[in-house]
Amino acid sequence: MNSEDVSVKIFKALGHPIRLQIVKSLLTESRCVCELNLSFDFSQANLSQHLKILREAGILESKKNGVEVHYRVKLKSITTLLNAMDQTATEYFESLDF
Amino acid sequence: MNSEDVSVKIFKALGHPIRLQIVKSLLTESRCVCELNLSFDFSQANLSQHLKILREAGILESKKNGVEVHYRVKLKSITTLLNAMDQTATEYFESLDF
DNA sequence: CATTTTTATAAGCAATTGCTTATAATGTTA
DNA sequence: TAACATTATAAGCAATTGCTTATAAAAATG
Repeated sequence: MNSEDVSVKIFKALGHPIRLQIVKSLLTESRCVCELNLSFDFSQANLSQHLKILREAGILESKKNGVEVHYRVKLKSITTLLNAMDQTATEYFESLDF
Repeated sequence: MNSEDVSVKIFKALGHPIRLQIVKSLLTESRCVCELNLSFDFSQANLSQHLKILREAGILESKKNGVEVHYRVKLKSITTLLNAMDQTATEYFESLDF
Protein backbone atom coordinates (compact mmCIF):
# COMPACT_ATOMS: atom_id res chain seq x y z
CA MET A 1 0.00 0.00 0.00
CA ASN A 2 1.45 3.36 -1.04
CA SER A 3 1.12 6.84 0.40
CA GLU A 4 -1.89 7.71 -1.76
CA ASP A 5 -3.79 4.65 -0.58
CA VAL A 6 -3.06 5.49 3.04
CA SER A 7 -4.22 9.07 2.54
CA VAL A 8 -7.45 7.92 0.94
CA LYS A 9 -8.08 5.40 3.70
CA ILE A 10 -7.58 8.01 6.41
CA PHE A 11 -9.68 10.64 4.61
CA LYS A 12 -12.41 8.06 4.16
CA ALA A 13 -12.30 7.02 7.80
CA LEU A 14 -12.64 10.64 8.91
CA GLY A 15 -15.43 11.31 6.41
CA HIS A 16 -18.20 10.17 8.69
CA PRO A 17 -19.84 12.29 11.42
CA ILE A 18 -19.71 9.62 14.12
CA ARG A 19 -16.10 8.70 13.45
CA LEU A 20 -14.96 12.31 13.35
CA GLN A 21 -16.67 12.86 16.70
CA ILE A 22 -14.96 9.82 18.19
CA VAL A 23 -11.50 10.87 17.02
CA LYS A 24 -11.97 14.42 18.29
CA SER A 25 -13.02 13.14 21.70
CA LEU A 26 -9.81 11.09 21.88
CA LEU A 27 -7.41 13.84 20.83
CA THR A 28 -6.46 14.89 24.33
CA GLU A 29 -6.93 11.69 26.34
CA SER A 30 -7.50 7.98 25.85
CA ARG A 31 -10.83 6.52 26.90
CA CYS A 32 -12.38 3.09 27.24
CA VAL A 33 -15.26 1.97 25.06
CA CYS A 34 -17.65 2.10 28.03
CA GLU A 35 -16.90 5.81 28.49
CA LEU A 36 -17.41 6.48 24.79
CA ASN A 37 -20.61 4.50 24.97
CA LEU A 38 -21.88 6.72 27.75
CA SER A 39 -20.96 10.03 26.18
CA PHE A 40 -22.38 9.23 22.77
CA ASP A 41 -25.78 8.15 21.68
CA PHE A 42 -25.10 5.39 19.17
CA SER A 43 -25.55 1.71 19.90
CA GLN A 44 -22.68 -0.30 21.35
CA ALA A 45 -22.40 -2.42 18.22
CA ASN A 46 -22.34 0.60 15.99
CA LEU A 47 -19.67 2.26 18.13
CA SER A 48 -17.57 -0.88 18.04
CA GLN A 49 -17.82 -1.07 14.27
CA HIS A 50 -16.70 2.53 13.85
CA LEU A 51 -13.81 1.96 16.25
CA LYS A 52 -12.75 -0.97 14.13
CA ILE A 53 -12.69 1.16 10.99
CA LEU A 54 -10.61 3.82 12.75
CA ARG A 55 -8.24 1.15 14.07
CA GLU A 56 -7.80 -0.43 10.68
CA ALA A 57 -7.13 2.98 9.15
CA GLY A 58 -4.26 3.28 11.62
CA ILE A 59 -5.79 6.32 13.30
CA LEU A 60 -6.57 4.68 16.65
CA GLU A 61 -4.94 1.96 18.70
CA SER A 62 -6.40 -0.05 21.55
CA LYS A 63 -5.14 -1.78 24.66
CA LYS A 64 -7.00 -4.26 26.83
CA ASN A 65 -7.21 -3.51 30.51
CA GLY A 66 -9.25 -6.26 32.16
CA VAL A 67 -12.66 -6.30 30.56
CA GLU A 68 -12.20 -2.76 29.39
CA VAL A 69 -10.59 -1.77 26.11
CA HIS A 70 -8.94 1.63 25.99
CA TYR A 71 -8.62 3.54 22.75
CA ARG A 72 -6.32 6.39 21.88
CA VAL A 73 -5.12 8.27 18.83
CA LYS A 74 -2.12 6.46 17.38
CA LEU A 75 -0.86 9.13 14.98
CA LYS A 76 0.19 12.39 16.57
CA SER A 77 -0.12 14.29 13.29
CA ILE A 78 -3.87 13.67 13.31
CA THR A 79 -4.10 16.76 15.51
CA THR A 80 -2.33 18.80 12.84
CA LEU A 81 -4.61 17.33 10.21
CA LEU A 82 -7.76 18.21 12.12
CA ASN A 83 -6.48 21.72 12.79
CA ALA A 84 -5.88 22.12 9.07
CA MET A 85 -9.42 20.94 8.46
CA ASP A 86 -10.81 23.50 10.91
CA GLN A 87 -8.98 26.15 8.97
CA THR A 88 -10.41 24.78 5.73
CA ALA A 89 -13.94 24.77 7.14
CA THR A 90 -13.49 28.38 8.22
CA GLU A 91 -12.33 29.31 4.74
CA TYR A 92 -15.30 27.40 3.31
CA PHE A 93 -17.75 29.62 5.19
CA GLU A 94 -15.86 32.77 4.26
CA SER A 95 -16.03 31.77 0.60
CA LEU A 96 -19.83 31.69 0.86
CA ASP A 97 -20.00 35.36 1.83
CA PHE A 98 -19.41 36.55 -1.74
CA MET B 1 -24.73 23.25 7.84
CA ASN B 2 -22.21 23.54 10.66
CA SER B 3 -18.45 23.21 10.74
CA GLU B 4 -18.57 19.48 11.51
CA ASP B 5 -20.76 18.81 8.50
CA VAL B 6 -18.43 20.76 6.25
CA SER B 7 -15.42 18.87 7.58
CA VAL B 8 -17.12 15.54 6.98
CA LYS B 9 -18.14 16.55 3.48
CA ILE B 10 -14.62 17.60 2.58
CA PHE B 11 -13.02 14.52 4.15
CA LYS B 12 -15.49 12.35 2.26
CA ALA B 13 -14.82 14.10 -1.02
CA LEU B 14 -11.07 13.58 -0.61
CA GLY B 15 -11.52 9.96 0.44
CA HIS B 16 -11.49 8.60 -3.09
CA PRO B 17 -8.37 7.85 -5.13
CA ILE B 18 -9.57 9.55 -8.31
CA ARG B 19 -10.76 12.67 -6.54
CA LEU B 20 -7.57 13.00 -4.52
CA GLN B 21 -5.59 12.71 -7.75
CA ILE B 22 -7.70 15.40 -9.41
CA VAL B 23 -7.32 17.84 -6.53
CA LYS B 24 -3.56 17.29 -6.35
CA SER B 25 -3.21 17.95 -10.06
CA LEU B 26 -5.02 21.27 -9.61
CA LEU B 27 -3.04 22.50 -6.61
CA THR B 28 -0.56 24.56 -8.59
CA GLU B 29 -2.55 25.53 -11.69
CA SER B 30 -6.09 25.50 -13.03
CA ARG B 31 -6.87 23.21 -15.93
CA CYS B 32 -9.78 22.57 -18.25
CA VAL B 33 -11.72 19.33 -18.22
CA CYS B 34 -10.27 18.33 -21.58
CA GLU B 35 -6.74 18.52 -20.15
CA LEU B 36 -7.74 16.45 -17.14
CA ASN B 37 -9.39 14.00 -19.48
CA LEU B 38 -6.15 13.59 -21.40
CA SER B 39 -3.89 13.20 -18.40
CA PHE B 40 -6.08 10.68 -16.60
CA ASP B 41 -7.45 7.38 -17.65
CA PHE B 42 -11.05 7.48 -16.46
CA SER B 43 -14.02 8.03 -18.69
CA GLN B 44 -15.24 11.55 -19.40
CA ALA B 45 -18.53 10.92 -17.62
CA ASN B 46 -16.77 9.54 -14.58
CA LEU B 47 -14.40 12.50 -14.46
CA SER B 48 -17.32 14.91 -14.74
CA GLN B 49 -19.15 13.20 -11.89
CA HIS B 50 -16.12 13.39 -9.62
CA LEU B 51 -15.61 17.06 -10.49
CA LYS B 52 -19.21 17.69 -9.51
CA ILE B 53 -18.68 16.08 -6.10
CA LEU B 54 -15.54 18.18 -5.52
CA ARG B 55 -17.39 21.32 -6.63
CA GLU B 56 -20.33 20.62 -4.34
CA ALA B 57 -17.94 20.01 -1.45
CA GLY B 58 -16.63 23.52 -2.06
CA ILE B 59 -13.13 22.29 -2.87
CA LEU B 60 -13.12 23.22 -6.55
CA GLU B 61 -14.69 26.00 -8.58
CA SER B 62 -15.22 26.22 -12.32
CA LYS B 63 -15.42 28.89 -14.97
CA LYS B 64 -16.69 28.55 -18.51
CA ASN B 65 -14.41 29.72 -21.27
CA GLY B 66 -16.13 29.07 -24.58
CA VAL B 67 -16.79 25.35 -24.81
CA GLU B 68 -14.11 24.65 -22.25
CA VAL B 69 -14.69 24.59 -18.51
CA HIS B 70 -11.72 25.41 -16.33
CA TYR B 71 -11.42 24.06 -12.82
CA ARG B 72 -9.28 25.25 -9.96
CA VAL B 73 -8.95 24.77 -6.22
CA LYS B 74 -11.27 27.19 -4.47
CA LEU B 75 -9.96 26.89 -0.91
CA LYS B 76 -6.33 27.88 -0.42
CA SER B 77 -6.07 25.94 2.83
CA ILE B 78 -6.55 22.68 0.93
CA THR B 79 -2.80 22.80 0.30
CA THR B 80 -2.17 22.95 4.04
CA LEU B 81 -4.62 20.12 4.55
CA LEU B 82 -2.93 17.90 1.98
CA ASN B 83 0.49 18.67 3.42
CA ALA B 84 -0.79 17.66 6.83
CA MET B 85 -2.07 14.44 5.30
CA ASP B 86 1.33 13.72 3.74
CA GLN B 87 2.82 14.10 7.16
CA THR B 88 0.19 11.76 8.59
CA ALA B 89 0.85 9.16 5.90
CA THR B 90 4.57 9.34 6.68
CA GLU B 91 3.85 8.81 10.36
CA TYR B 92 1.55 5.94 9.44
CA PHE B 93 4.41 4.07 7.74
CA GLU B 94 6.79 4.83 10.60
CA SER B 95 4.30 3.39 13.05
CA LEU B 96 4.40 0.10 11.15
CA ASP B 97 8.13 -0.34 11.77
CA PHE B 98 7.62 -1.45 15.38
C1' DC C 1 -27.71 25.35 -40.60
C1' DA C 2 -25.32 20.89 -39.90
C1' DT C 3 -21.38 19.07 -37.67
C1' DT C 4 -18.03 18.78 -34.28
C1' DT C 5 -16.10 19.56 -29.72
C1' DT C 6 -16.58 19.86 -24.95
C1' DT C 7 -18.91 19.02 -20.82
C1' DA C 8 -22.86 17.57 -17.96
C1' DT C 9 -26.57 14.60 -16.82
C1' DA C 10 -29.62 10.51 -16.56
C1' DA C 11 -30.52 5.65 -16.11
C1' DG C 12 -29.21 1.34 -14.64
C1' DC C 13 -26.47 -1.75 -11.99
C1' DA C 14 -23.08 -4.02 -8.91
C1' DA C 15 -20.53 -3.08 -4.89
C1' DT C 16 -19.99 -0.89 -0.63
C1' DT C 17 -21.57 1.33 3.56
C1' DG C 18 -24.07 1.94 7.76
C1' DC C 19 -27.29 0.53 10.73
C1' DT C 20 -30.05 -2.92 13.75
C1' DT C 21 -30.62 -7.11 16.13
C1' DA C 22 -28.71 -11.10 17.84
C1' DT C 23 -24.98 -13.69 19.48
C1' DA C 24 -20.23 -14.71 20.85
C1' DA C 25 -16.09 -14.06 23.46
C1' DT C 26 -13.52 -12.63 27.40
C1' DG C 27 -12.71 -11.17 31.92
C1' DT C 28 -14.77 -10.25 36.62
C1' DT C 29 -17.38 -11.17 40.65
C1' DA C 30 -20.61 -13.38 43.78
C1' DT D 1 -19.17 -22.25 38.60
C1' DA D 2 -23.02 -19.14 37.47
C1' DA D 3 -24.15 -14.59 36.49
C1' DC D 4 -22.71 -10.22 34.95
C1' DA D 5 -20.12 -6.60 32.46
C1' DT D 6 -17.65 -5.21 28.51
C1' DT D 7 -16.53 -5.50 23.83
C1' DA D 8 -16.49 -7.68 19.25
C1' DT D 9 -18.55 -10.02 15.53
C1' DA D 10 -22.08 -11.91 12.35
C1' DA D 11 -26.24 -11.67 9.62
C1' DG D 12 -29.51 -9.12 7.29
C1' DC D 13 -31.15 -5.05 5.12
C1' DA D 14 -31.89 -0.38 3.20
C1' DA D 15 -29.35 3.39 1.49
C1' DT D 16 -25.51 5.21 -0.81
C1' DT D 17 -21.63 5.10 -3.96
C1' DG D 18 -19.18 4.44 -8.19
C1' DC D 19 -19.08 2.98 -12.54
C1' DT D 20 -20.76 2.33 -17.59
C1' DT D 21 -23.48 3.53 -21.44
C1' DA D 22 -26.33 6.64 -23.59
C1' DT D 23 -27.98 11.11 -24.27
C1' DA D 24 -28.36 16.11 -23.79
C1' DA D 25 -26.75 20.83 -23.84
C1' DA D 26 -23.95 24.53 -25.36
C1' DA D 27 -20.42 26.72 -27.99
C1' DA D 28 -17.46 26.72 -32.18
C1' DT D 29 -16.69 25.84 -37.03
C1' DG D 30 -17.38 24.55 -41.86
